Amino acid sequence: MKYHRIPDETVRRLPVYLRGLLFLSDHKQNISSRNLADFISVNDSQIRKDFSYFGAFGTPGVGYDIRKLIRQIKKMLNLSVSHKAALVGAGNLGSAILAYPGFRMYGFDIAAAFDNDPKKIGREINNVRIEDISSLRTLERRKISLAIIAVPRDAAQQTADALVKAGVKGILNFSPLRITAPKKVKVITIDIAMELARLPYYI
Amino acid sequence: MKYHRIPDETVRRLPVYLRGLLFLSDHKQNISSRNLADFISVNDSQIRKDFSYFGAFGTPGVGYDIRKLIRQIKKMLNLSVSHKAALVGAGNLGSAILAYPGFRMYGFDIAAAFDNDPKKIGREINNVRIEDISSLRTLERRKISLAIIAVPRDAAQQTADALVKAGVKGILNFSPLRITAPKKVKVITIDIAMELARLPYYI
DNA sequence: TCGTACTTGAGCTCACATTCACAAACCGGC
DNA sequence: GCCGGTTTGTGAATGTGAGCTCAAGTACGA
Ligand SMILES: NC(=O)c1ccc[n+]([C@@H]2O[C@H](COP(=O)([O-])OP(=O)(O)OC[C@H]3O[C@@H](n4cnc5c(N)ncnc54)[C@H](O)[C@@H]3O)[C@@H](O)[C@H]2O)c1
Ligand SMILES: NC(=O)c1ccc[n+]([C@@H]2O[C@H](COP(=O)([O-])OP(=O)(O)OC[C@H]3O[C@@H](n4cnc5c(N)ncnc54)[C@H](O)[C@@H]3O)[C@@H](O)[C@H]2O)c1
Repeated sequence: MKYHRIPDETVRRLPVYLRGLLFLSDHKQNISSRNLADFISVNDSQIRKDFSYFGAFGTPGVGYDIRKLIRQIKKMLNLSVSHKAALVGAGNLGSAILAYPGFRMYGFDIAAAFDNDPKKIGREINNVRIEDISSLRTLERRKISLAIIAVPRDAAQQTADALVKAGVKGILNFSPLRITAPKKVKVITIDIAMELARLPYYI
Repeated sequence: MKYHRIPDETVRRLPVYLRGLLFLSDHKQNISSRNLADFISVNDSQIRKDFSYFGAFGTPGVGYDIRKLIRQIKKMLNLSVSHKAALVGAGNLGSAILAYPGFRMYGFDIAAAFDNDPKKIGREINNVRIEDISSLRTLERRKISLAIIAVPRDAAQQTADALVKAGVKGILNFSPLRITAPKKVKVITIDIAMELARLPYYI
């Protein structure tokens, strides 16, 4: 094992591996890169290379210990501990996200939700009470360092600024706007319409 | 101008340029690659190279004619004509997508919605009536060749198969499953939880 | 103990993507 | 018509990732 910076593309694939391995861990104990590759449709040497970035622990002739691998990937992704996240903007998309149980699989807990619409404040979705946006600053005290932005485009930047001020370290942004934030804060943007816009090119 | 295959990475950036340019077209007539680069945070020679793949039409000393550029990018992305899309799965996420007006910007029209839940069939969201999933085969006749999958994971593959059979050529998939489809059908998957899972790595 | 079948880990090569650097093109003013 | 200031378009250089290959490690049965 050598010290390597992990390539971004590998970081992008790690959650894919993790999801597949979590599924497989119910059925098997070991798996070869070849079998895993077939299961999630990637190249097998790609997998071995990715794993090699954070240490070699496969056994030649046998493969990888699935549970050990899961632990290792979680550790690399910093998912060994559960993370709390806050949702800002409990509109159409925000409500869907609040209702979605699939984040638990990776150890996420959407522990708070905020909106600025008095009609929505106080309502509960999936056991999370929607709070007034002015309470954002409680996030630090509540040890919530991730946030999901689902407010309209024009409110996105100011929301991001407020989140940064509240000590948030990572933002998942659904608004179709390039949000600027200090370098120490990581922003990942999912622009759904833009993905759709890519589709006609291929047909 | 020479004949080039357009790299995938460029295709991924074209909608970004398009969005920025649509915004800028309200304010200016021309823009240099440098200014556009600042606006959307990419490298300026990247932009020039990307544009060069589909023909040179900038003016040295002046920059690019924004409206011409928009036309050209739309043409490359096959967005010059408006596209109809169908939504399958009018649950939490699907309803949010149906209600979202932002797809029009790229010329998309969500013209149909399907579900298999009798309670949902017949309801209307944003002037689109939810139809029974068994009517999927009408898509071809209605000239709908794009689809958005927002059904639960376990129904995703069968939904995709049915869509392919109904003549759909491109699929935007929200289920956390790697869908397999014939090569002639392009599938783009957005796995929201997976994007979130990537966030803690960077913090 | 040995042979066979299997699998890892890593070096290597090829392909693709990004960035640099600069000649050539253009504008506007004088 | 020419000059100074800009900006394009593109080859060349650099950076990054994907996939092939194979020596070496392991399991297991004979
Ligand atoms: N719904 C979709 O399918 C979809 C698709 C692509 C992108 N998006 C983007 O996601 C975001 C949300 O979309 P949506 O459909 O849920 O919109 P929405 O209008 O349904 O919800 C927005 C919510 O944000 C709240 N809000 C507005 N300003 C706020 C502020 N300053 N602080 C806190 N809360 C505020 C509103 O009260 C509302 O509840 C938008 O930026 C949209 O562009 C949505
Ligand atoms: N809601 C989110 O924030 C979110 C986040 C990430 C991923 N996803 C994924 O998006 C998909 C939809 O999520 P959701 O939260 O809207 O779920 P949901 O349960 O609210 O909606 C699913 C809808 O699909 C319909 N359906 C089920 N089987 C069907 C079939 N065979 N044919 C047609 N319709 C069928 C159901 O009646 C329901 O209306 C899921 O795959 C989920 O994993 C959702």
